[in-house]
Amino acid sequence: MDNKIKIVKSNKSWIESNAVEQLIKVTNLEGVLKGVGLPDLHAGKTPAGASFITKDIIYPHIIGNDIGCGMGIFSTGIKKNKFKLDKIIKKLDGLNGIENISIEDFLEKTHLPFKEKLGTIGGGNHFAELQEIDEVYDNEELDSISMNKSIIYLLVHSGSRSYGESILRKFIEDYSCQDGLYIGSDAFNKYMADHERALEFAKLNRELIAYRILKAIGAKDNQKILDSVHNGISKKEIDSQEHYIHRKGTAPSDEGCVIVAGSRGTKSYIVKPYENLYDYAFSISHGSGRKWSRFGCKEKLENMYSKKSVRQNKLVYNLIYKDKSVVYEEAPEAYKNIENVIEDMVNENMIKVVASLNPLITYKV
DNA sequence: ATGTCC
Repeated sequence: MDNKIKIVKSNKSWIESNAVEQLIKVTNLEGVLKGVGLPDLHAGKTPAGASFITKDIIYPHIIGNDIGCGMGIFSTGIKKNKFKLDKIIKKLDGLNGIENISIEDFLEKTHLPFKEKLGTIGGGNHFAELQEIDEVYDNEELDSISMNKSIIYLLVHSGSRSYGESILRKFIEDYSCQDGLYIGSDAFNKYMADHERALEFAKLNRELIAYRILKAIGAKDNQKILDSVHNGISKKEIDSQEHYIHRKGTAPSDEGCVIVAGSRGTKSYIVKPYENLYDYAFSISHGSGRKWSRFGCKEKLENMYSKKSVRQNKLVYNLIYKDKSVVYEEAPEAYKNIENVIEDMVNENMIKVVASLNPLITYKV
């Protein structure tokens, strides 16, 4: 295999051949210097769990529609021993959707388009989840990001909703952007300006989702601890030259601590990436990646378990949802093993583990 | 992924 391509995996982590083929195809596009598949690599329209370094050109289609998608972690200020699980579930379940909590004051201040989508989680793998710290592996790092074992935290995974979608669609129609945009061209400048606003939208979206949930549960605090984008393009100076890192479902390794999310039935991890990971396109896994495609999840799970146990498996968690299909499509079994993903990255000297978190309540649409 | 597709 070409040394332009790297796949991070051990014998334990299985990667479908289709995803590897997609990784090779994208890496062979003009101007791509490096293509990296992380342990959660899986197939999509373009490979997910993959990063690419380019020079002189960018490819919007690698990023796809959800420009700016990422994860934010917020402090609830609620002490673990004061957290009444049943009461919080009732509060969230009784809302009939977090959209009922007004964010008018915030919306008045913003000039972003698709305002009506701000503060909404969206579908697919997006969620908000209350978590408790399970194990601390590095007290010093945990302190440095102001996290505390006795506090309950909120993890929000969402993106730019219809706004990012509209940007991608416009570029496919107007610029045939599958062919890439040359640095400095009008199309490039326009895309990067839109991309920047989509990042702003997605970040604000995560903050407003957190505001709504924290308000709903009567949280005392609303402090953002970490926020990282795992779908986007960032400029990076490498050897005094301008390069572009394309991340599709991968978190940055050069912005400090990152949350690596498990599925709703497994732990999540706070990790600290090591610096200068050029060989890994300055990226780490953002989560545990799909093992099963959405199609067929329901049948597989119904063959494995009773209906009741589909909802209540593995760790103690509680799921609040509107659409029944998420129970199957986002089941922990449909995802790769997060511990293997973490272990693979530790073995490659990409990260050190700071802490693990257990899911308490998962909120989905 | 998406007020999508049925």
